[in-house]
Amino acid sequence: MQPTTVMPPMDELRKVFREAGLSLTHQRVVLYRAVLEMRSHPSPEAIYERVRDEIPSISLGTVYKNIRAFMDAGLVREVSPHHGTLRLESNLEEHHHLVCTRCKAIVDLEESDLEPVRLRRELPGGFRVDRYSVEFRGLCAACSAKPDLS
Amino acid sequence: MQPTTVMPPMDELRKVFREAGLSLTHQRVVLYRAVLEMRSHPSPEAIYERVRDEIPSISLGTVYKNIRAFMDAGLVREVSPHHGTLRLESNLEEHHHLVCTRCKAIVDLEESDLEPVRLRRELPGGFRVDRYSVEFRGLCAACSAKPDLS
DNA sequence: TATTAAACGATAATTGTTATCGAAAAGTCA
DNA sequence: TGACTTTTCGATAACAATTATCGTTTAATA
Repeated sequence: MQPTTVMPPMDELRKVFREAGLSLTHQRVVLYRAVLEMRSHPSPEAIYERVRDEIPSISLGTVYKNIRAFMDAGLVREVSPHHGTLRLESNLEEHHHLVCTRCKAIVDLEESDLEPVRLRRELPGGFRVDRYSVEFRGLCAACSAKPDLS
Repeated sequence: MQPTTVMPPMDELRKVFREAGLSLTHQRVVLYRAVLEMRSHPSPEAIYERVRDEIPSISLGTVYKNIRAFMDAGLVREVSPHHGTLRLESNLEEHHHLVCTRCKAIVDLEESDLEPVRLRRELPGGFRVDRYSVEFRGLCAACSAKPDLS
């Protein structure tokens, strides 16, 4: 199991930040390295806790601002497209989702719309799967017609 | 395209609620029907807006309380297991997730751990897929060892 | 129909996140 | 390197989503 992300040396970091249009600050370097090292898909709070070991005076606001900057620059991604608010479904059958990352629309795909998903190896030790679903992300017809106003 | 959930008549609803241990109130009936009818995976706010047509005096708190009751009873589900807080990942390769619904841990599966996902039919009109990933939900080893204290 | 238990609406409290602003640090260029 | 401009930082206020509290109303039970 090799690391999926190798820790970049300082001069590489300088380049990454420059290309992302981010000026290079101590806080940013420490934050970025922390996120690369943490394999646990951390929350802002978890990153904050971790980074405080190195920069005790850092503020949670700075963590949020830089996370946002990293996401905007494509250096990191957020795991769930609908983390902001609870979304409910009453379809209790096995099914899959088509998610528009712009307008957050969610459309069901029936289980039979897909060939069954097949694992090539064992799952990591002891994990007990209840169910699985496939999430297709992209832009719905309406959103991909509109220009990107971000 | 047939409805995935058929609107239950009143006596059926009475049974559903009874089996779920939920007493039958007007608000609850209207809320439950609204969620079944809304195919859009609605947020609490969206349900609130919708239900206010029928019960203008309903409070948002009641919506939240009953959503929670429905979820606990297994009548509806929440779409994302990590909606409460932002979770980041720095692995920008295609990959999949193993998610523990108890402790919210997320573990990556490499793309090569799975046979490629294959669609059996066209996606609904005009949706443009950027990427997809498979989410396996269940309990991690640690959580499935512990008793359920809920 | 009286009694008891549960749910309701109003509102306060909490939590996760973004915005504001003066001070400090980084970028730029002579 | 030093002077100047721009960006970021930390502190704090504001905001949004969600949960808790509590007195009143409604449903369950018999």
